[in-house]
Amino acid sequence: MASRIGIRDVARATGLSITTVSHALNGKGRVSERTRDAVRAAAAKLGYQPDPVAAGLASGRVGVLGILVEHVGSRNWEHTYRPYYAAFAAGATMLAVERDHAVVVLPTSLWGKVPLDGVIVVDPAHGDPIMEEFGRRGKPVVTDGKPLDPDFPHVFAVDGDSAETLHTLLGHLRDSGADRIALLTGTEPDSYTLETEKAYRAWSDATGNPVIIEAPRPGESPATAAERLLSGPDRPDAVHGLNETYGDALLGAARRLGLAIPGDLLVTIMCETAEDKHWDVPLTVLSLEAERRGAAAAAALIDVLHGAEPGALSVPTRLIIRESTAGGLAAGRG
Amino acid sequence: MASRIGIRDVARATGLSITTVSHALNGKGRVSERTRDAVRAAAAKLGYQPDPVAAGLASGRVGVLGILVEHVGSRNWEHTYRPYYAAFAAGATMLAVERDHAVVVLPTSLWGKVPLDGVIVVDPAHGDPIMEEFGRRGKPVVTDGKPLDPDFPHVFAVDGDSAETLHTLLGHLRDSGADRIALLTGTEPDSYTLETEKAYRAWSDATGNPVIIEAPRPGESPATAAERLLSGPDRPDAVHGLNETYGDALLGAARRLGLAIPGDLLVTIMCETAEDKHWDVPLTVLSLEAERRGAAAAAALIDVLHGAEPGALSVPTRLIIRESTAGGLAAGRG
DNA sequence: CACTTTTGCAAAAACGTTTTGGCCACGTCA
DNA sequence: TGACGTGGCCAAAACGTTTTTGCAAAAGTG
Repeated sequence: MASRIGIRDVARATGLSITTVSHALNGKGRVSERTRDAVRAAAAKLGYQPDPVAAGLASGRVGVLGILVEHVGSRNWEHTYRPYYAAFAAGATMLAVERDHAVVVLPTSLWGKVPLDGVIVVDPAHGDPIMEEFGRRGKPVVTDGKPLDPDFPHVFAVDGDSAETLHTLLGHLRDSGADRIALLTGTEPDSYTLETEKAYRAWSDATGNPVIIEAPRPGESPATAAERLLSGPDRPDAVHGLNETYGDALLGAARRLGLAIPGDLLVTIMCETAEDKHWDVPLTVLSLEAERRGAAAAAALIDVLHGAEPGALSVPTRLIIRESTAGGLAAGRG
Repeated sequence: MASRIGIRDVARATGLSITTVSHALNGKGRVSERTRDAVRAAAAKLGYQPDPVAAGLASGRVGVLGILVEHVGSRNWEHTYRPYYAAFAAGATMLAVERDHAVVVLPTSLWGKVPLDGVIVVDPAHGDPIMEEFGRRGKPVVTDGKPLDPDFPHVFAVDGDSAETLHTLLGHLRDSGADRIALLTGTEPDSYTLETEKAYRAWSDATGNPVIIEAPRPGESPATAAERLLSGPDRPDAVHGLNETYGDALLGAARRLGLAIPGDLLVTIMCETAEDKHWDVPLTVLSLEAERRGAAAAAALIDVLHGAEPGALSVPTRLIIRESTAGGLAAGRG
């Protein structure tokens, strides 16, 4: 019955113009303190809240950031991307909320249909039309991952140093006594997989470590691949797995083959959920710090929206050394 | 330079009015097929996409649903609410996207500031002002959990049958040989905790099971509470834990006390992440089906927005029987 | 006292769509 | 032939704010 209360109602109630009401409530124009209080009181009494859509149209800002996820629905989204992405989104959301912005998760099918001030693209593809389109609309974009080729002035990127940290990790394995360090990787040619492989090869070339790369063959499970990797005569004495899935696979295979961790085999993985997971053996992990990256991306986006230069765009990767490598290999292995 | 392309530009390019362009693109008014095609072609060539905010203001719909989370930041959000909530949000998001809606996650501080068509309230409090406020704005609300006292015509609720299923679960424990079935519960008086306790008491009264309820005392950890529960002379032979945290606590305590599961003790919990977790023993779980509830809530909300009656509002709770109870107790205990 | 500057407020112009109401031309039917 | 529907289009009115511009009156300045 009582239809929606608008700014007009507040204006009428106070005997002022809607201009003054808007100014008073937003702290914008020149309004006397007396008047401001009166407006606030009236607005409170009437239960007035500005319509966000109308305010958005007029001001050009709706207070919503989008997170665009590329890989949703791809074959191994569930195990490979989702943990990283969920942590990233959580970090972005929490920071955004602190700074009075909401976050909406978007599949590619929906951008453009939803009111947004700017967008975070999680695994940006080269030549993605969204970059140009958002540029045309004057809306900033932050990507999670390396910057893209056409150097748009409104596109910023947060990034880490996963290659360097992977080198540190491999060095740690070598220091712990391993001299046949393998990589158990995935089958999708996404950017993180490729980068990891590249960094592994580079480090191996530089240090004389034999290059042992295993991956599931078509139709094969990670568990089978892990078992193959660990059952040869010249089996590796340390393995880095690309993600949680391969962590499970490696632990299972080691158990079945009677290999003790870390006595017979060192195991490490890349993983964002180290704290939540209950592994048989606490695993040494390489964390991309997804949550912090999400927060950094959101912070950068909000900075740009406020006309400031974006703050820290680099989030260091973190190495968490735990039981699966901490003790080092048992001495004197054959 | 080339400023944003608006509907006017399309109108100018085709020599038509903006009315006709709008009608043609939205399939609304009476427009000849020739004209419609011409408009579509011009729009595509110019790369025109309607501004979602302006469209939202004019049409009253922005294609965004909110999920309002009450408990964020409360003391045991992380372990108790987050798993349930994350699954709920994922389910809601996926369904919403299928039906061309985005989902935005909101803390209570932000509702009203964000453009929304409707909202899902996850653990509704009695007398929450949001119900009334959204009603005043003509926006529908769906709650996850039992309906609220004032019967608003625009408020719908999805619900389950957790009490019934808990009874089934307790029956299963008894059938597996347990005759001292305990409940390890939490300290927060939220609705799920209270309901679980009530259902447990009711079942115990009805079946003659002794009422054994344990909970962490102030400042105490779940692990300690579990250990106390399991170490008395008249210890229970089966325990139902309120959530994942208590699952961890029970398994740890059992291990320390040398109790075999399920040989000496049956363990069950309420849990939404049964598939992801790696327990020492696969646990029999009561799942509230958070993901499906999220989907049901989103579907109902979208139905109402389209002027239809909401579809299925009830999502059955699911009982997943696994190793921690499947074998039954070892015969001839104490 | 003549003058600028500041203060407090309001009228009106955006913002970019969707929607409403209407106009005209062209048939159809009695 | 006149009344009446109907298909195709358009002008203008929403939608509910924010922002720009303007204009008196009050306050400061020499």
